This record gives sequence, C-alpha cells and structure tokens, in this order.
Amino acid sequence: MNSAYQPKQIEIAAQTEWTRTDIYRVTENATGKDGKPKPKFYACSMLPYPSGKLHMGHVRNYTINDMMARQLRMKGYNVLQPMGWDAFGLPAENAAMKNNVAPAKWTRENIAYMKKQCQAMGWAIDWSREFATCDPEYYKWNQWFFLKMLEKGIVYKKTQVVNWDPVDMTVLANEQVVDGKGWRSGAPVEKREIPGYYMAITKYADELLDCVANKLTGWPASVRAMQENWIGKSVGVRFAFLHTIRDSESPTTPSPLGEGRDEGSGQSDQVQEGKLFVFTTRADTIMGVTFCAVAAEHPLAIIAATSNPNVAAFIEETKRGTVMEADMATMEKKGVATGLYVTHPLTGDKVEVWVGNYVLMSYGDGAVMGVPGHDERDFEFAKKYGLPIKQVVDTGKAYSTDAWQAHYGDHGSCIESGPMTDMTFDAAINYVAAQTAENGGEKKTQYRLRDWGISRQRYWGTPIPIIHCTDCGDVPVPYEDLPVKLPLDLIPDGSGSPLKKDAAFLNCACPKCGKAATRESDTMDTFVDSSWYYMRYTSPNTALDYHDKMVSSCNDYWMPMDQYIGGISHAVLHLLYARFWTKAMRDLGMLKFDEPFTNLLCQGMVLNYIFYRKGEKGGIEYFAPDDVEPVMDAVGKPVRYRLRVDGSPVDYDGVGTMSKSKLNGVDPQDMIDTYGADAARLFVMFSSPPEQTIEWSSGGVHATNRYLHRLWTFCAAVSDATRSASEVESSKLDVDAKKMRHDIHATLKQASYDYSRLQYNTVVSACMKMLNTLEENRHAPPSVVREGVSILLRVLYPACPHVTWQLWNELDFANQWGDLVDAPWPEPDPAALEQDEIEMVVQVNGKLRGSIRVPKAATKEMIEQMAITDVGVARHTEGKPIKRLIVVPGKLVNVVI
RNA sequence: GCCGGGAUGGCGGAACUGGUAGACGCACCAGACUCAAAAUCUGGCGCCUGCAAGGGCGUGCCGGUUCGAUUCCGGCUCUCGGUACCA
Repeated sequence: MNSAYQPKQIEIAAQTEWTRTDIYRVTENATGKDGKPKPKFYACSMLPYPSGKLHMGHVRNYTINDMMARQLRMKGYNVLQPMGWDAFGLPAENAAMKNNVAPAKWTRENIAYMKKQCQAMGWAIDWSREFATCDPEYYKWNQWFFLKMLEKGIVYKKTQVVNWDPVDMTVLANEQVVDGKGWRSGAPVEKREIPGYYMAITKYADELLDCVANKLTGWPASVRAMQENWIGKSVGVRFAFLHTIRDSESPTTPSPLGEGRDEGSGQSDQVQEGKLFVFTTRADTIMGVTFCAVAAEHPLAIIAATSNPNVAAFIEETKRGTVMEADMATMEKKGVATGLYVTHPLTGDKVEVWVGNYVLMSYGDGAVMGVPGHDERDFEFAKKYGLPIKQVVDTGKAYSTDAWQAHYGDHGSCIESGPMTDMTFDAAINYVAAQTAENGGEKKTQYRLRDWGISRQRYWGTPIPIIHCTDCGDVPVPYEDLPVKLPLDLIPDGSGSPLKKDAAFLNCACPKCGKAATRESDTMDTFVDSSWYYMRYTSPNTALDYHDKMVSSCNDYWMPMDQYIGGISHAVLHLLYARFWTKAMRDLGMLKFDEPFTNLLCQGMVLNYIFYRKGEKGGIEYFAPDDVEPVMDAVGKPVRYRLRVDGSPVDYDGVGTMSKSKLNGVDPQDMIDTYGADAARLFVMFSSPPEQTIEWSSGGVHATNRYLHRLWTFCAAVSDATRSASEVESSKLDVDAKKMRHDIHATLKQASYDYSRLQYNTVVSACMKMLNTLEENRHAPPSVVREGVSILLRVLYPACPHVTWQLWNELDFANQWGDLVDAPWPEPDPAALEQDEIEMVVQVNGKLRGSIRVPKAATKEMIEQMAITDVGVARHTEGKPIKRLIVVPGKLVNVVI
C-alpha cells in the first residue's frame, strides 16, 4: 500500500465507488444478513437554506447526522438520511436586487454548488429523494393543504399588523428593521394594518401542550420548557366592566379591526356593546382595581380619540415603532386618560379607562384591569400617573406603596375587600366568576400562543391559491388548477412585491362566475415549506402515488422520525409549526401518528465575529470577518477594526450566529481543499459537543489532519506483519499484551457509550487514545495489533468514512467482515476488561493525599487498613484521632479526622 | 422586558448517578533529526511557593447543604439563542 496519506485521491475514489454502487439508497423492505427485516431509523437534519455556500453550521449539523446514520447502519438499522433545499425566502430577493439576477436563477445555482459541496463532504445521503421547496411539484401541496384547511375552517382571514417603511413604501421583515429604522431607507418604521390569512394553531393549543408533557420524552427539557412557555396556558377569569359609551358618529359600535379574531383565544365578542371585557389570572385582586387600560387599537380607544385630541395624539404616537415583541416590552410604559368611565362589576364604582402602550391587542381582549397594588406593571403605571394604589391581599409581609416589592405579587388572603375579605385565592376566583356570570363572566383558560399569520407581501414564496372576484369575493383556486405557478423571471426592486405589478400572473378568470378577476399576490411564510418537507422525503418520486398524493404510502413506514437534528434557534417556531401541521394532517386522515419527531437533538450555534458600518441614509452594511483586520494597542489588544482592502474603519458588534445577512458565515471549502473532507469532519466533531455553542476558530484543523497522517503511517507500517494474523487467544497473552487489550477495549466501551449519548467530541478523543495505545505497543503480538486496528477503524469510520474505508480494504478486513459500510459494530470483550488490581485514591478530609493499589477481591477492612497506613495519608493523620472512614468501592477512601 | 442555555488552564474541551479537576488535543517551551527551515519524534506545561520532598490556592461572583461540590440549593454578573415577517 501507499506509504503516504493522500486525502484527495482517497476521497474521490471512495465517493466514486459509493456513487457507482448507489450504496446510500434505501428502500422500505431492507433485510439483514439473517433474512429478517431490519428495524428502520429515520435520521434527518433541518434542511439548509441555499444561501450560496455551505457554512460551518451546516457542516456541523450534517456531520453529526452522518455519524449517527453510519454508526446505526453498522448496528443493523435501515437508515434513511435525506437532503433537500429550503429554497424560498428573503435572501434570494435581496441578492436579486443587489445583483440584478432573478431569485430563481440565483437559488438554482446556489443549490447546484452546495450539492457538490455536500457530496465532497462524503455524507451518506440518499440523493434520490432530493427536492427544493421552490419545485412546483412540492409547493403545489402547500397550496392543496391550504385549501383543505380553509375548507375545515383552520385557515381564515383577518387583519394583521406589519412594519411599514414609509419611504420605500414596502412591508419590512423584522430582520430588515435596524434600531427602529428601515434597513435600506433609514426611515423610522411605522405600524400598518393589512389583511392576511391565518392558520388556527390556537385550536390545537391544548393538545400541543399536552403532548409536550406526555409524548416528547425524547426532546431536550429546555426545548420542551420553551414550547410550554410559548403556548403559555393561564387559567383565570374573563369578565366585563359595564358602560354606556357609544361612538358619537355611528349608531353601532365600530369594529375597526375588521373581520375575524383568533377564535381559539376567545376574542370573538370583545367589542360587544356596553361591555369592556378583560381577562385576569388575579381575579382575587378585583377589589384593588383603580383603573382600566386598553390597547391603542381597542374600540374604546378609537371612540375616545374621536372627541379627545390627547387620545388621538397618543394613538398616533403608538403607531410609530415596530411590531417586534422585544421592542414593545422594553419601551417606556406610557398612557393617557380617555375621560371615559366603566362600572366596576362588584362595587358599582366608576373606573376610568386609560389607553396604555403596554397593553397588547393580540393577547386576550386587548384590555386589562389595573391593580397597582398587586401587579408590577400596573404599579409602575400608577406611580407615573398618580393613580391610587390599594392593597387588597395580605401576603404575610410588610406592605408600603412607596416602592414595589416582589412579594406584592404573591397569593395570600383578601383584605379590605368587602364581601371577599378573608377569602383564599381559590374561593375569591370562584366568587368573582359567579358574581359576574350574569354579564358573561366566567372562568377561562387563556393562551399566549397566537394564530399563525402566513401571508407575506413578497415574491419568492408559494403563491396563496385564492382569486379575488368583485362579485364572488375571495374564491379558492379549484384543486385541478393547482399548482398556481410562480413566474420565475421577476426581479424585485425594493418597493413591494413584483407580483403586484405582473399582469400575466395577476389577471385570471373567476372560477365561479368566469368574469375577469385578480389573483392573490401574497405568498406563504417559508415556515409553511419547512412544516412538512421531512414527510415528502419519505415519499420517493419512484413511488406509484407520489404525484397524486401529498405524501406517499411509504410515509407510514418511515414516520414518525426517529431523530431530528437542527439548530437550537428553531426550538419554538419551526418545531411548533411542524407539530401543528402534523396534527392537522392527522385530522384530515393522512397520518396515523400525533407527533412528527420522536427524538430531537438541538445542535449549538456556530458563532463568528460581526462587523458593520452605518450608511449615509442610516441603513446598515455588514462586512465579512475575513475582510476585516484589527488595529492593536501596545499590549497587543485590538482597539478598533478596519477593512483590509482600504483601511476604512468598521464597527465591531460582538459575536453572533453565522448568517447570510451579516456576511459572517465561514465557507468550509478552503479547509476541504487543504486537508480533505475527513480532516474537516473530524475537526468539527472534535472541537465541541454537539449541543454546545461554538465560537468559530480554524486553528486546530491541521491537528486532525496530523492525526489521520499518523493513522495512515501506522497502518502502512504494520500492514504486512498483521495482514494474516490469527484471532486473539486472550489466555495466552503476556502482561503487556493484556494491558494493551484492556486499554483498547475499555476505550471502545467508552466510545460506544459516547455514541449512544451523541457526544461525538469524546468519540474522537477515544480514537486518538486508541492510536496512542497502538503506537506505544506496535511490537505486541500481531493478532492483538490487528484486533486493535480493526476496532479503531470501525469506531473512527462514522466520522472519517473515506480514509477508514480505504484502510479497511488495504488491510484486508473487507474479506473477513465485508464492506466497512455494513461491517458489524465492535463489542468490547468482557475478558479484556477484567483487571487483577484496582487503583484507589485516598483523601484526608476530602483532600487527595495518596493512592493505593488493591487486589480485585480485597475486603473493606483490607482497603481501610491499606488506606490509613499509606505514607501520604499518615503524614496528615499523625497524632489525630480518626473519626470516620468512607470507602467508595473501586474509587476512593476518605479519612475524616 | 420575558422565555431557554452557557461560563472550567494561554485556547477547544474532559470529568457518566455528589467521589482523583484539567482526559484528548491546540498553542507554547526545551531537546533530537537537518547546512537550515518545514515536517516528524522525545520531554515539559493550571496559578503561587519551594533546591527538592512538599505546601497553599483554583471550575464566572457571593452564600448554603455535605465526610466530600465543576456537579445540588439560594442570590447575582456577563454572554449566547428565541421573542411570532431571517431561516
């Protein structure tokens, strides 16, 4: 065999052979060597956005997936590992504007390049199942399912609030808002209400929550907690303050927000005449109400604004700014009195209505009762505007209205509460619900979760299959006319969707009356695409029912998915939408299971430095870290940064996830070109455990490269001597050979355990230890060396499939065990793990003072005797009485004095 | 703001259920080989102290539980992810 490791040559040869034999293609009827069906294992990663090049997050994600898939295949599973492209989305439109190229062309070219990179990485992907979400064959089913959900009432239309750029005259994504300003225009962003389609995920709130607790046992606890908190179930009372307020301009109460409301959130009758409904989890504090606060969009606020200029001005002011929750929650709490009064349902007192910017229209009824005595936000608000603060709950601790204290929000017993005085929390809640029942009051469950708005005023997405007819209204596109195809040659210009200006797309006939009509120009949120793509993979396009069904019959074999892998950034939105979508498909009779992902691994983010500069108009421009260099002070600490090309200054914005928009992604191609895919894969796996965030640094790739060179050189050196070595006979080995076998098998045991808990960085450590052991014992009996090499190659193979595959063949293991891809996973030999003597450490008062070697069969008394007579221990115990002796078998002795 | 993570040598990280802190590597230092460099090989490497044997300190900060705490509990700091139109 060649004496030098040549990664390029080896990797191309291996990949060529794998492609020739189509070795990673899987079917639903695979059988093992015993003729029995193999158990299936579906291991899938979140699909990449084709931004141009793979970045390190992709390499990490798909190598984790690949290690799992390859190891489980060796363990006898029928493993599916597919790949596809999340091809719709904003970055394609940005690239189109920047380079004057159509999103379709840009996307397709990126996919072609990134697919080559995937293949060069040697991932064991079944490419026969590949597709892109911008394929009409795929997004047709987004449209089909949208219409099915519309029929079922899961899809409905209402208004939505969006970020509006008044200069570019366009809707902005949250990401396109920087410091409250449009990213291109630099103009302050405003809120604007427009119509849109919604999916009623809140109808499933209870089931989604219940399954988090009872079915998602293979998910990380942190993700389950995040989903629970996101759904945010709270139990309380919804009741009304009565009033006689009327809009002076119209006889009936207006509904400025128009058509529907989130039915699941129970917001259907908030504008009911004469009643101001509020929801509260603290009905026990109802006697402490000193004001009511409504959102700026609330009907009472709108009515007040017609006659009160202060209110009108305040409502106008709240329109400034963005729709982002982080902005809403951190801004200064402000309000204005309306001069309107409602009646307290229990006391009959007059309570003034305020408009507050901290009241969210999207939660509950868009109105709250103000109890400054026991709610921190209300307390702040009351202090600011001089409203009365009244204590009505005794928490057993001192109370003063001077400053808020955490215990004011605790449960206790009611005081100064008239008929409710001395009531417990539960009694008070029941009492309020009963007393307000006559006017619609009731105990109620409220969710923080909102329905999913899917309409986007953008070009590069799935067209929403609706036709607007002046006579018939909104008409669904007939199923036989699907897909509504997206034109491929448009180039956006930054001022609204180009679909709105494309007559060929827009103009059509109404399916109902045949008159001229207009297509809906909004497209779907890309989370729609990612809500079910993993089921389309299971339906290979060779399947008979692939073209006329959303998912083929093969989906029943592969789903639910055994292991899903992806970034922690998707812990809530994507993973919640996918769960909802699955339940909706189930309810349409398409699936037999409730949850799509049995086990979930959330890999940590790969972070890199972020550099930017503010443009003249106020917009922001990002720079790639590779194009930036630091300027050092005398001590060698970076004080500022500049562009390499012209020395102009740029600002440093800390570290953050690698993203297309921030230009801080790192292309792995240089690493692959210099060291090969195996070294790159090994480096990424070695550098940290899968779930941990990593700050990118490339220093260290050459270490894994060095390791693979050492491995090759070692195998070449022992090749001739060990090729025809016999089986190990453990009883005939000398002490050194036994020790070597023990080390190899103990390390194998550890590595197998680490594979099972997906801790791949220590698997790599184990491989390094094994090579160290082999090198130190290169003159051991050939049978023992050969066994050691056979174990090392199989443990390393899932991480470095090319070099190990080549060595496996070179050393003639293939004849013995078969192709490495399907070779049996090695098991540690119990005989090799046996040890005659065990080393135990001895502590004095918990501090390490010595160590003893004890026979395997030593009794507790023998161990204690050896421990207290140890020299290092005696030095510290001299002259002091021993109070206690703690023996942890096989580990340590602690002498307490 | 709210929800969920994280913090261990100069650096990446290890330590499985409360039981030897720093495995495995990187960087660095010294030596070997070389005309020289690279590569490779050997040894050293938490901090302070000591000629050494040894001793003291040490897992973001403050406190607690325990024979024993990186690990459990309470309170902080900084940082990362998400926050519903980035994907």
